[in-house]
Amino acid sequence: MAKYKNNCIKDITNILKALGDENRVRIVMALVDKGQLCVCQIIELLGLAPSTVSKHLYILRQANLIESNKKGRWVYYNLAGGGANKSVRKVLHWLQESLAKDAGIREDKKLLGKILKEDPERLCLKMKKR
Amino acid sequence: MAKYKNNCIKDITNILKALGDENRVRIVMALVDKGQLCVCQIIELLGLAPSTVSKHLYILRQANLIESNKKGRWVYYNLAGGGANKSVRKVLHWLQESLAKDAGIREDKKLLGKILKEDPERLCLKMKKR
DNA sequence: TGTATAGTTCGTTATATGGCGAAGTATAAA
DNA sequence: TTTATACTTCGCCATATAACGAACTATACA
Repeated sequence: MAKYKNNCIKDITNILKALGDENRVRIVMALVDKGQLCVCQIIELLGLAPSTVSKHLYILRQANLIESNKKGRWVYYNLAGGGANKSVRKVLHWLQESLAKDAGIREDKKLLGKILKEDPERLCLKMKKR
Repeated sequence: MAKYKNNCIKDITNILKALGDENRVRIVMALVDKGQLCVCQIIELLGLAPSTVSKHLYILRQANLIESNKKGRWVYYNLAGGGANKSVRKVLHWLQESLAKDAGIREDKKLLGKILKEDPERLCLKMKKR
């Protein structure tokens, strides 16, 4: 399973680089809020091209901050769970605490509420039109 | 004094970007270890050009992670102290915890021990030769 | 089958970043 | 007041990164 070697500076800076981007932080905070989101919902939230969002998700995954699971045509992402190492869990907690009152993140939460109410089929079609 | 407004995502990503570089993390960890260092000692530790180190220090200072105070010709840097906001203090603590056992950081500590024993005058002359 | 859809990967472009040396600034020493 | 020293700022270059659209992959549905 997970390899429990010591954190090295490379891993740590990788985590920090992954989180050093506003859009990726928004993704992480959306997952903190909703637990799990499919890619098209994240695309809708950020208003970026699918390929761009996919790359952001890849970077977060490389840093072990998030995980994905595929269900049919949809891919769902969630925060790294119990398997995540201590540093990852702690930095996610730090982010959460630091941005709890952030105005932009609050707006994202509201927007996410609307997005989750929408029909997923229609949502993905909307994405297609970009 | 310090303005106590809410953290915004901009500030937070700024902190994360500042720490998303190995050399800057090494600087921070050196300051964790020794409390205070002058620029020429940091230059010696990293083995980079003075101008490069100066820029790294500037970036860390912009993110409110470190502070400087000038004494004569020498400029000393230390970690942001009591004036630092909660997020900064916490992320510094996280870094410290995450890298406590890192091999490279341990090497830096040893090297720093030697650097601090050296005559500061001679150290800065050595720097000049680069 | 074949066609549509949800994501990903690839190639390109514009901008950001890390590195350096040269020039500039401020303090100390001669 | 001149010279040296300890940094910093500036201008440059090479590489990294974020964004996009086009092409590709995998699954579902007709």
